[in-house]
Amino acid sequence: MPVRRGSQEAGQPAKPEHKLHKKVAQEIGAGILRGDYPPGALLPNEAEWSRKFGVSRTAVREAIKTLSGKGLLVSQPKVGSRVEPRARWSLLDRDVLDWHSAATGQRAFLESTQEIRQLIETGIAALAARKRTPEQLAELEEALEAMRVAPDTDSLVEADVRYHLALLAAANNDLLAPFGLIVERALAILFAYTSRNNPRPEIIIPLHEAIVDAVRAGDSGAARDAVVALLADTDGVIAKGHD
Amino acid sequence: MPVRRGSQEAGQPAKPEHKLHKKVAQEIGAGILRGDYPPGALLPNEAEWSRKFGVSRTAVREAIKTLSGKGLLVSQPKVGSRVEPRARWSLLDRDVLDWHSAATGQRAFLESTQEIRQLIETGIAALAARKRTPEQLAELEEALEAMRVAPDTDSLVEADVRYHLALLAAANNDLLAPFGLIVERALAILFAYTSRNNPRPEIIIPLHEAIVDAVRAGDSGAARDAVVALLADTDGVIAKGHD
DNA sequence: CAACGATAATTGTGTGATAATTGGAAAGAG
DNA sequence: CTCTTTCCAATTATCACACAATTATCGTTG
Repeated sequence: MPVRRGSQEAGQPAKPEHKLHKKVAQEIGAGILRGDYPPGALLPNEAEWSRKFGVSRTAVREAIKTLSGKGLLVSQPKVGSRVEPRARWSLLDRDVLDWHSAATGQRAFLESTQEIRQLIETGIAALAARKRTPEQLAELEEALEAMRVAPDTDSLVEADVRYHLALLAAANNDLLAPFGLIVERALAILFAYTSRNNPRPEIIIPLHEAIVDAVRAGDSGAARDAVVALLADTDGVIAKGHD
Repeated sequence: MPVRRGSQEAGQPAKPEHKLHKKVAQEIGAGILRGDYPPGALLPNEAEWSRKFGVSRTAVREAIKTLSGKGLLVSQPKVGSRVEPRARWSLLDRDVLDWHSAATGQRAFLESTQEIRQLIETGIAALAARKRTPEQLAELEEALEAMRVAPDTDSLVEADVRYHLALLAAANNDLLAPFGLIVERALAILFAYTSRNNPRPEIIIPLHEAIVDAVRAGDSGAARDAVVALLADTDGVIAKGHD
């Protein structure tokens, strides 16, 4: 019976967002990262999600499959879906990292990422100095130039992200790619966090230049030092941040 | 006695894997990592997978949602599912990393992981020396003791993995957790790779002890150096490996 | 030739039914 | 009373089918 049913007839018409299952996954995933459902907890069953979100069980199931693929939960017949221990979560997944950063305070997230960047980005720069191709160096220089001529803050941030991703690519190691997510997220939050401060291009551009110079010269030690200097400045910005 | 019914009646008893959609995801995901479907390529449509695997379209769709969640592909009505560029893949996802390591040669994968371990695990040890709790130190010591008394190679490998995960946990940074996957996988492959060599516990245990000593003393510099020494030995093993 | 509109291929969502799995209740044995 | 076995029921897993939404493709027309 083709009854006209009311998925979204009873509410905001301003939500023509497709990908229902994606929205459902978003809701549930963010809830898990937020701690609404701690590891080991049993989630509501599919029928209940279905009622709660006003979508079919199909959409709920596809959302749950997505989350299960990210290691956030496991499903079992008769028992339901249970949240997995944090160690199983794919934190370096784009969605999961977004939910994580939203659930953590900005300040805490930035401190956490700075620690990682000091571990990894120094090594990345050293690798890049040794293994970069001419094309990768050109990419890096181009991103730096874009930072120099950026007319506004948004352009600067975009070029900055591109710069760090180019550095990452120049390290020529596939397994490092996921760390790019951290840099993207960290820079985005950092600039939002310090938006009332000026972007201080006159400070950060020379710091970025020093890295490029070292990479160009193939001096891995200098590249490492230059990244340390850049991150030290970033640490300072975070420490002075308003929170 | 309930009737034994034939999920696994044919062959290996070590395959109690049901989860049809998981098997389908496995097949498609491994194919993508293997390069059967390069980035940008259009995958067969859902109906075709359904026929090819002899499963319903529902199962195929759930598999595709899993892969889509891992960033391997995107789906669009009328066009189909397209493989995403490698940079979008969640390589530090358990499944994806497995497919990746299976598709890459053992030797190449080990060299890739060693590079990363030199970047990250040194930093992890340094962090652990500064931030470990007494409980985390105890975990680390316990894993080391298990390595000492391991009666066979399997036990040694298991304790070795536990040791490195304990070190990782002692660094006290959530975002580093996914890195544990690399260590797990690398050690498993490493020991398989060098199985005809003896495990040489008399060599590696002192190297592991040195790390614990430095972490216990809170000496981050010494911890870093000790990890460098351990990884240098591992490099040697890989270099001498039969390939 | 360019713009437009109809068509069709493909994924997205919904519905209902049945199978498989298994925790827990009920029944039975000692 | 305690332990074991049997059975029930809740929940996910899979299936089949229908229809909606999206949009590339191609033919039509001005």
